[in-house]
Parts: sequence; structure tokens; C-alpha cells
Amino acid sequence: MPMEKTFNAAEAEARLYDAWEKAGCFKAGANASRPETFCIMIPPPNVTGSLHMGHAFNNTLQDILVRWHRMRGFDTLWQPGQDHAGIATQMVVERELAKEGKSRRDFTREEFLAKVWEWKGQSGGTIINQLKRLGASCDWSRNAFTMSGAPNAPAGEEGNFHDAVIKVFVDMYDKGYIYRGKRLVNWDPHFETAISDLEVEQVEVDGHMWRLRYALENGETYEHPVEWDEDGNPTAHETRDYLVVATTRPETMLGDTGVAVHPDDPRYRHLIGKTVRLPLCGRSIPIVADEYADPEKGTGAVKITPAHDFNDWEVGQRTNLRAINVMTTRAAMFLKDNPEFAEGCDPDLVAKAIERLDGIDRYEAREAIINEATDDGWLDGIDSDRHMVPHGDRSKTAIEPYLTDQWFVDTAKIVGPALDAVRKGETKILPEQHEKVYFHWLENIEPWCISRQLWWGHQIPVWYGPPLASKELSQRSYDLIAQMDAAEIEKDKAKQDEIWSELDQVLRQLETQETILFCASSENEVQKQAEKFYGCPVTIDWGGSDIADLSTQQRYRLGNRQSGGWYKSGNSQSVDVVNLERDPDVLDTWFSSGLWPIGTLGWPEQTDELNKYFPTDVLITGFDIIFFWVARMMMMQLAVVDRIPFHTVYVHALVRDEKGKKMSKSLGNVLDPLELIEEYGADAVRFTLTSMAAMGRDLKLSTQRIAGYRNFGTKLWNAARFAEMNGVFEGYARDGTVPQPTETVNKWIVGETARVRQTVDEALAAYRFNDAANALYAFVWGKVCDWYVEFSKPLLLDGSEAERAETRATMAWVIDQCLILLHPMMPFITEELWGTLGTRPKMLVHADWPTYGPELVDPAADREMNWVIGLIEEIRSARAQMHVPAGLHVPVLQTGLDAAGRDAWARNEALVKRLARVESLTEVDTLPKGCVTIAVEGGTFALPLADIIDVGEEKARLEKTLAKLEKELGGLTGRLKNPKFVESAPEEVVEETRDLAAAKTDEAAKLRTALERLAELA
RNA sequence: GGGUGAUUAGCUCAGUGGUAGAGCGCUUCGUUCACAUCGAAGAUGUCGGGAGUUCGAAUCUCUCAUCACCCA
Repeated sequence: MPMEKTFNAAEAEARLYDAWEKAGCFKAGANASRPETFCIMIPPPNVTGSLHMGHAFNNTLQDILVRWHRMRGFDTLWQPGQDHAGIATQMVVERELAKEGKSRRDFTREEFLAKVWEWKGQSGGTIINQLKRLGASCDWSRNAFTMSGAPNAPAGEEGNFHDAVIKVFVDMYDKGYIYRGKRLVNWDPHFETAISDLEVEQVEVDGHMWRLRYALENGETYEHPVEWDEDGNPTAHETRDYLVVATTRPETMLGDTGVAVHPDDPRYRHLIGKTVRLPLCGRSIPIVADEYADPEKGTGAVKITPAHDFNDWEVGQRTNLRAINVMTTRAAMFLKDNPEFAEGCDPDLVAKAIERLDGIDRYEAREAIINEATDDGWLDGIDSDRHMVPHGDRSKTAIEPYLTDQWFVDTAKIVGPALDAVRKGETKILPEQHEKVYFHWLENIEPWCISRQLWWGHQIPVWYGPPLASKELSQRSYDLIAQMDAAEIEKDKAKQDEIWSELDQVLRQLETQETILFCASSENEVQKQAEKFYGCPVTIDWGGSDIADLSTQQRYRLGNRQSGGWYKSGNSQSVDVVNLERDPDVLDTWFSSGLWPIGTLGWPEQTDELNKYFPTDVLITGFDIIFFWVARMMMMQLAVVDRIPFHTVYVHALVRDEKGKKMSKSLGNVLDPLELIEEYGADAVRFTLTSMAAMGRDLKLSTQRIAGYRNFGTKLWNAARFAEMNGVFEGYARDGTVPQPTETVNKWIVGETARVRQTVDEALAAYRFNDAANALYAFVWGKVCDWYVEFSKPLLLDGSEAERAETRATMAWVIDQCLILLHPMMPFITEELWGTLGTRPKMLVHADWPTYGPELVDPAADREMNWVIGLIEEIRSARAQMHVPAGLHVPVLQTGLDAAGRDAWARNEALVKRLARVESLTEVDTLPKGCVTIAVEGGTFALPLADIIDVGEEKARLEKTLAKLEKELGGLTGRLKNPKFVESAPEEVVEETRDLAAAKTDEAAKLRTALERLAELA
């Protein structure tokens, strides 16, 4: 049964992938035949994710390297996995709950986490199946997950990534690389969690700049310029008893604790140290000097809200201003029960502000405040203003700088080795320009906020215990409680009150002491530490405790997050008991992803895989996560195991739409790789991406291009089909032995194959994926299909038995080489052909990658076939231009052909005749006048078509060719005449130029002769 | 504002000092038994502008213009 005319990708892909998996072809070490290892860690997609074009590109490149190394016999591992994507996953599950009218808060933390795991079990494998559709040859038996082995993980989610994360946190904490601190962080009011500065996007929005008047206190005034001369010097002033501050965020004014002016600003210099009265609440706030206030911008006076703005925080730190938080975790106004806010304000105004503003959303508050300012006359004006507003990259809501306790990695302490490794070239970043980006970011690195107020994630392994009371205070509290007991017995109310009052003071003193932190990787360890510290039994509350159930807002109010047991309890029992509570927060997902290289290999256990594959080889990733992930992996691996995680980072570009726009859902220009795979086949999609993967340049993807590479697959398919139909694979040895042909065409194609093998290997070794793809495209289509298959026809159809046998063997080998070399890029169609064309000892995925090289190139055969190809092209071109009917076989004349030409013709007569539609070749001394002339190296050919050709047209054709030739010749001789060129250019360049000039001169002479003949005719 | 990159055929892009290229599209011709998802032939370039280095510049340097991205 003959093969189908095209490859049925839809039918074959799933079947082939299944066969590979069933045979364990992708398992770590499969097909290994040499000691070297090769390991790639997949950049873990979100467990909520689905395959987009960027994934398709990224994983295609990884798969090429992995399949290439596996075929070359390296002990290869492509480690797959997903990350748990804290916010994104929690968002997805909460959305599911919302459909049932429920929220996360309707469940306990444990219940909610069970739901997340349940969701993960059902939907978390989506992207795995999509990667399989693409053909990704990952070792799925090792699929990793950044939450595997977490305490609440269900069966099937074992693994020890959790252990790795916790151990690293503890190690880094012990080394002093991680600390807890009250700092301004980027707060996402939608998810009510801190996020890192990398998760913040600056979005330009049209907004307003509101000018507000803050009254100067104690009768102070200043002169405000109102008229200026031509040079901009003020010529008239007005006296003002207020300062005008400009702000884009009036709602923060309730937290203002100062107004900053530039120390050298002549308008305000004398006011520094004086105060203004804050409208709405009557707080008296100082005017401070700080260079942050730009005299050129706005009014030169800036309201300072340290608790709600990063710049203001800095100013506040420098000038000793209070930081007053006036918002809740949902960015509503927080005024009631907020002693910080009320302190120093007019109680009546505070009551009024609470009544009007407490609990309302920040944007409503903004409006209300502006209305009030308008009504009360302290709104100075409104200007429209376009400015950048930070937004959460997940929630898309404006983030709020917010003052909370968070955990930070002190990145400055671990950045050094990560910088050095790249500086010294231990890790290379390609393309090189990205090294600059890497350096720039790391050299200016900020502390990394790693705590998140979420439930889904690795809970921070820190427990809080009560402060240890001093002996005196402890004793005093014992005594007081004893007295209280006595008073209780005596029912002496006055005495009880007196004791309570004193006890209250003791308690206050205890409260002001620091909470005790215990950081350890296990409950046992924490308990041991705590018991040693307190010298008494310790119980541990493992979450779900009071604190964990408090809203984050309530926790904020608690400030120092004191835990249940305040102090050594002072009852009359002889044994004291201390209760510890765990920090309810979880770690940033990127903290766990940062351990991907070691974590997936089983660290902290010293597994065989860890010893074998770490450090890994190449990381292939998009530039958008250089900071998020690459830099952090470098820092963390070096900090934890003191080794680089990989020696090469290949940073690929962005896949855009065909107009160059970033693909986005809102623009609707997203190309879905799965749809493309369905329409064109995975191989076409892969090959397209590969051929466009020039380093450092974005890809503009069009379906037309994909269709083109689908056609390429069909072309290969049909070349194989031709071979199969001609019995090429019957009796073929299939042991990979390079054929030793005697026919020139066969020698030639063997050499061409050897060349492309070398080109492909060199290109892949240099991560020049597009060069490899394009070389193969040019070889398979341009050499094998266009020429070799055609050349083989006379031999296969009309050749002698020996010629037939030799050509069959050569063609079988050549097609096998095409399949092998193309396999990493087009795994499906090549594997299918491999199986179709014969019975093989191994599947193509494990076929041996060839090592032959230029030694297979036969220069004489090469020269000869190029001459034959040139001759055929010339004859075809002349025929087409002279309108010779396509089907007509024409006689050809030849004159002055040299020995090489005669030999070439003799050996390849059948080929030329067939491909150029030549009827006969006759040698003549002089060419007839009316003929089409073809000048080639070593002789002149002509088509005697006096009755067909148009003399004018032939003349024009020859003149055009001649003109082009002469132009080239002009350049060449110009250079050769220049003595400096001959002196300074490399010898081979000069030699090459001379040869070329000679050949062109020769050809030009022949054309001139032809033109003369034509002239005689006319 | 700071940084990085780009500008080459109608379109998308290769090409880092030595004869300007590919694919797609376009025009003409062709169903000869691998393939019409095909074949043959053809047209199309002041390599963004200017200056410099060099025997020689698309390529190196400077400068201007335009565009894109990243960071503030």
C-alpha cells in the first residue's frame, strides 16, 4: 500500500507521543551512552496556567536541546514541573467558591487549602497535557510541584519540595539573610497581601493634581510671587497665610505629618520649623526642609504622608516625622479606633471625620474630601495630570504603600556571589546584552519582601512566643496574683481594684518587650528550642489559632503580633506552660521557585539525581523573568549550596503578533498554540518558532509562515514517499554506515549531508536555533528535494543494476540523515517516517546522532555537480526568457568545451537532458548566428532556435547579463588595481578576487561574442 | 528622566570588515508517474540620514531622526 500523500499530524501526534512515553524514551538517562550529563530545568509554569505562545516557544527550544543531547548519547534529564502560584491559584479557587456564593472566609484555613488541593488535582495538569501536544520530551515521571510534600498535601502530592523551602528559609534565617521588619510595602488591597516590587506595574493614568491650602499657624505668612518679568524673575507678590500643597492623592491627607519644602527655596526658607494646621482634623504638622521638595514642581511645598507613600516615607525618616496609617487592608479609610490618627488632633474634628469618612473606600474618600475642601474654601485649584500609578500585576488594582510587619530577604547580603558568577563567566547569559540588565538590577537591588498574607503557600516556619519576663517583673506578677487570690477570698473590692491597677502596669511593661521568635524546620525542633529558652513545657498551636483567624486588619492593629501567652503564666501551679503560635503568612511563590534547580532534584536529600545533574546545564527562559526568577535562583542556589545552578542562561525574546504587537487578551490578537497545532501540526509550529529564534529579536508570528513550514514537512514526506515507491529502503542496511558511492551525484549528496550535519551542530552548540533550522530547510528542500531526488531519477529508473543499488543505498541513507537531523525540531513527522520506511532497532527519538564531517566532501564531485546545476539553470533560464515551450525538448550545441566540461557532460548527460529538456548535444566549431547563447565555466552552450527566438529579446537578455557582469567586474578589477588592497588584504581574499575576476572576464568575453553574432543577423 | 535594542526587497527577517541573502507575497509559464501543501523562470535594494576609521563598511566609531522595550 503506497504512503499517503501528506502526513496526518492530527492522527499521528498523540499516537507517537504515547509510544515514546510508553517506551520510557524521555526518562532521565534514557539512551545514555556516554558519561556526560545534560540537564534542563523547565521554567515551571503556573499550575493555573495554560499553554500560550511564549510557553510554546520556550519549550520548543528546550526540547530541541534535550532531544539533540539525548540522541548524542548524553545522560539527559529534562525536569518538568509547575509552581503553585500563590495569588493566581487562590484567585482561581476563590472564583469557584464565589459561584456558590461563598468566600474564603466561610472556611477555615485547612478547609480552604483542601479545596485548593482538590482543584489542583482536577485542573492542575492542564498545561502538562498541552506541553505533550507540543511534543515536549520531559521526564514526566519526575514531574515536580513547588508545594509537594506540604503538611496538608493529599496523597499523590508527596515529594519534598516543601522540605527544601522550609530548610532554606531556616538556613537563611540562621545565617541572618532573612529578617522581619515593619516597613512600607506594596500592598494589594484586592488580595489584601503584600507583594514584591517586581509584581507592581506602573500604569499611566489620566488623573488630577489637586492643590490644597494648609493654613499657617501662629500668624506666619510668606510672600508668594504673582507676576514675573521676561527672565522669569518675580516682580509682584501677594502675602499668604497658607501653604498650597499639590497632590494626586488627597485621601491620604489625614495621614499627613508634615509639609516639606526645599531648604534653599527663598519663598519658604523662613517657614522651616513652623507649623501648618491640617484641614479636616486640625493636626498641627511641621514644615520641614528636604531636598525631595522640588521648587520647580507644583508649588514647591509637598505634603508628607510617610505611611502611604514611598518617597514620603524616606522624607519622614530623614526629618523625624510620624507615620500614621489611615487605611484598612482593603484601602478604606481607617479612622475609628485609630489612636495614632486621633493623637494631636482636635477631638471634635476627629469625631466629624470619623462620621463622614471612616470605612469608606479610598476613591470615595477622595471625592468626599475634595467636596469638603471646595465647601470650606481650602481647595486652591485642580489641574489635570497624567501620571504613573502602581498597579498589582495580578489584581490590576492600584496598589497602596502600606506599613506592616513583613519578612524580607536581605538581598544585599547574598547578591555578591550571584554577580561574581556572571562577571567571571561561570554562568553565561545569552544574548550578552542581558548581562547588563542582570548586573544593573542586582547592583541596585532592594530587600525582597517574601511574606504574603495568603493561605495557599508555604507557611513561614516561625513561631512566636511570649517575651520572657525579668525575674523581678515575673516575681512581682506572681505576688500580685497571690494577693489577688487573697482579696478574692476576702471579697475586698477596693483592694482588688488596687491590685488590678498595679497588675495592669506590670502587664504593660511585659507587653512592650519583644515577642520571641523561633525559626526551625520542624515542630520538634521548635519545641526543643522553646523549652530550652523558657525552661518549661511548651505547647504549639499549629495554625487555625486566634491570630490566624483574625483579619489582616485586626492583625495590623495588634501591631507586634503578640501571641496567646503573654508571659510566664503566674498561677500557683508548679509547672508553667508557654503557648507558641505560628506566623500565619506564607512565602512568596518565587521564593520556592528560586529553589527549583535543587528542589526538583530532591535536595535537601543527597539524591543520585542531585549528584548527577546538578549544577544543571542550560536555563531557557523569557527576559521578563530575569529578575523574578533567574537572578533569584542564582542568589539562592549560591547562598544555600554555594554552587551556580546552571552554566548558561539563554534568554529568548517575545512572541508577538504579525503586526509586532504584544499578544494580549484585551487586544484579541492572541494566537493559541493549541489551535495552531490542530491546524498545522505541532512540527510546523515548532519549526516556525525555531527558524525565527534569532537571538535578541522578537518574533512576529504569522500563520502564513506556519503554513509554509507545514508545507516543508509535506515536502520531506513526499521525498520519502518517492524513495519508498522506488524500493530505496528494501534491503537497506540501516546501521547508519555511511555509503561509499562511486556515482558523482551520490558522492555529492553525501558531502552535502556532511556539511549540513556540521552546520547544524555548530549552530545548536551556539544556541543559534534559527541557523540550524534554516540550514536544514535549505538542505532538505533546496538540495535533497530540488536536486538530488531529480538527479536520482535517471539512475533509479534507467540505471544499471549497480547504479540502482548504489543510488538506493545512498538515498536511503540521506533520507535517514534528514530524519535524524530534523528530529529535534520536527519530532513527530520524522518519527512517523522513521517507522514507516522500515523496521528499525530503535525509535528515532533514540537514534544515534551522526558525527561524520567534512571528510565526506568530495571536492571534485562537488565542483562537478555545481557545474551541472549551473548549466541546467542557465538553460532553463534562457528557455523561459525566450519563450521556448515548456514541454519542448531542444537540441543543444556546444563549442570550446574544456576537458573537465566534457567529462562532466559525459557523466551527467542523462541528468542534464532530463532536467533541462535537452534533446541532444552536438559539438560545433562555430555557433550559428541565430541562437541563444549560454556561457558557462569552461565553454559555451547554445540553443539553435533561429526560427523561434526574437533577436531583439535575446540581445536584451545578453546585454542585461553582460551589464550585471561588468558591474561586478568593475568592482573586482577596481580593487585589484588598488596596490593597497593587494598589500593589506589577506592573501586568500586577493586570490579569490583574482580567480573571480578571471572567470567573469571569461564569461563576459563569451557574451560579447554572442552579441556580435546577433548583430550580424540583424 | 535613565538604560537597552532596532531601522536591510512589497511584508517578515537573516547577515558583526571582503561578490547584498532567505521565506512569504507578486508576475509569467507548467498538472513529465514524490509532492499543486508542487515545479520552472522573473521583477523588486541610495542596507534610516549624515560624518569618520579602513585598501575595503549593511557590518566598527560618532552624530541626527524615527520606533520598540525595560527601569524610575
